[in-house]
Amino acid sequence: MDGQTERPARDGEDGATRRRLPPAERRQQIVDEAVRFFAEVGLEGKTRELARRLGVTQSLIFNYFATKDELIDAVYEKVYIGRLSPAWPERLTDRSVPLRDRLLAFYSEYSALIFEREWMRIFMFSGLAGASLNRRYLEHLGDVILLPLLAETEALAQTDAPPKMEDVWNLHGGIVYIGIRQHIYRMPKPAKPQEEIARAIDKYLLYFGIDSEN
Amino acid sequence: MDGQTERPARDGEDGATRRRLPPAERRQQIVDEAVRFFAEVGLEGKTRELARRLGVTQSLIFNYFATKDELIDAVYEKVYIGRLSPAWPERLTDRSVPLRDRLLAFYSEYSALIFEREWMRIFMFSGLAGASLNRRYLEHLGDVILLPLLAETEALAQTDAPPKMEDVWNLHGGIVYIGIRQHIYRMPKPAKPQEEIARAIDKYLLYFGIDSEN
DNA sequence: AATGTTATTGAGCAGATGATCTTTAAAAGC
DNA sequence: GCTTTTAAAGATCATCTGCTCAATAACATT
Repeated sequence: MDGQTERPARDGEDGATRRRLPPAERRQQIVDEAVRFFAEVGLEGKTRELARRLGVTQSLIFNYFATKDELIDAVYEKVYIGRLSPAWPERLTDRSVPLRDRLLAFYSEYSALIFEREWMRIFMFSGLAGASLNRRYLEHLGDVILLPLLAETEALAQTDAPPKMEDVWNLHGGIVYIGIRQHIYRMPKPAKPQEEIARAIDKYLLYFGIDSEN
Repeated sequence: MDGQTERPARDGEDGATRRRLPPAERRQQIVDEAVRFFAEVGLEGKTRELARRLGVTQSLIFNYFATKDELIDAVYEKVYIGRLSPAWPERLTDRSVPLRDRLLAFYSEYSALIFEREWMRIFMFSGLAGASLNRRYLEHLGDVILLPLLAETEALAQTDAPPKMEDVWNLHGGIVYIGIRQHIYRMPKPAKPQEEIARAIDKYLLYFGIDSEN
């Protein structure tokens, strides 16, 4: 009768739900909930409240993480990891594809990854806290995405005034700001974010006289 | 000898510097330091640390503010107030001036007001905390600045596709992002922010085929 | 079914934290 | 110079918070 569906499943009640998970699984469960929790309330969220949400004692958390900082590092790692795919630099510089299409593809995929409440908020919290991972991420983004993007723009620009790194940051910032409005300020989500991204890209390309066929 | 320059001025030492200010003055001194303090460490900064920075006992703070939340409200008020001058809506819609000039004037003045570490960070902290003042500010900004800006753009746009509110937000976001990079992420300040703002505005106007004379 | 392993609990500690209240002393009035 | 007023300090409280550790009980092995 209860071969697979173990445990009385007495939900809502505390303490009775389930116990004794394999350590790796429990650890992951804690990190997953911590991501949600800290994203919501900030990195100063209390471990007791996190334990309550997990339906677990507070001391259990310290069985898996020596300190709260260590837990926060695990949260950072989980959230930051894989956010910048290593395939993009190459795809962004593939000149057999029109730049507009490359930009559309990149920001379509990238926005799907970052327009996510948990990422947006933890990124902002960690940025405000001056976390080194945050700085490294932005440096990496600049080096590996935006700088190549500048080079691609330069190669195609029809204007006498050359594109500058600030122009790329402006394009990037205008797009990221969509997510900031939605997840940090909790303003309503635009009806068609992809369309707004496309318009931002077209504004950028038009400014440098780059045709959509190039 | 010490007619005006009262007090031994034994600086650096604690407790001896000065005492018994007029209440209004002391209150303001506390709020001023609290703005700096909370902007730096976040709204969860401890009252004891704030008191230490003020060279004053912690209990004194509670002589002027019943609760910490009340102090934070005072900080919000001080920081949010006067950030959106009531003169702008009128100036932004003055069609005797070219739209480009109006935009340049607005964002020149506005950026001078908001590209300020204290404002930027407290705005972000309060936004993350879901403070109602933050939401109201953004609503107000939308109604009183961006919406009129949309109307002005519509009136001059030469394109068949009409300008959308999202375009104005994109312009705004791209500019604000300069300040976010600088003060939230602590990245280096652009060499000439005003120039970058001008370029952002020109990208915007060009996209709608609006000439700089109009 | 009995046993051993160890994930989880429960009780608790030391220091921090917002807030209170009594005491002290700086400045104003006389 | 003495008194009065009240800003500020000092001591302290109740609760919270990260963290520890010994006791318990869930699951695997036999």
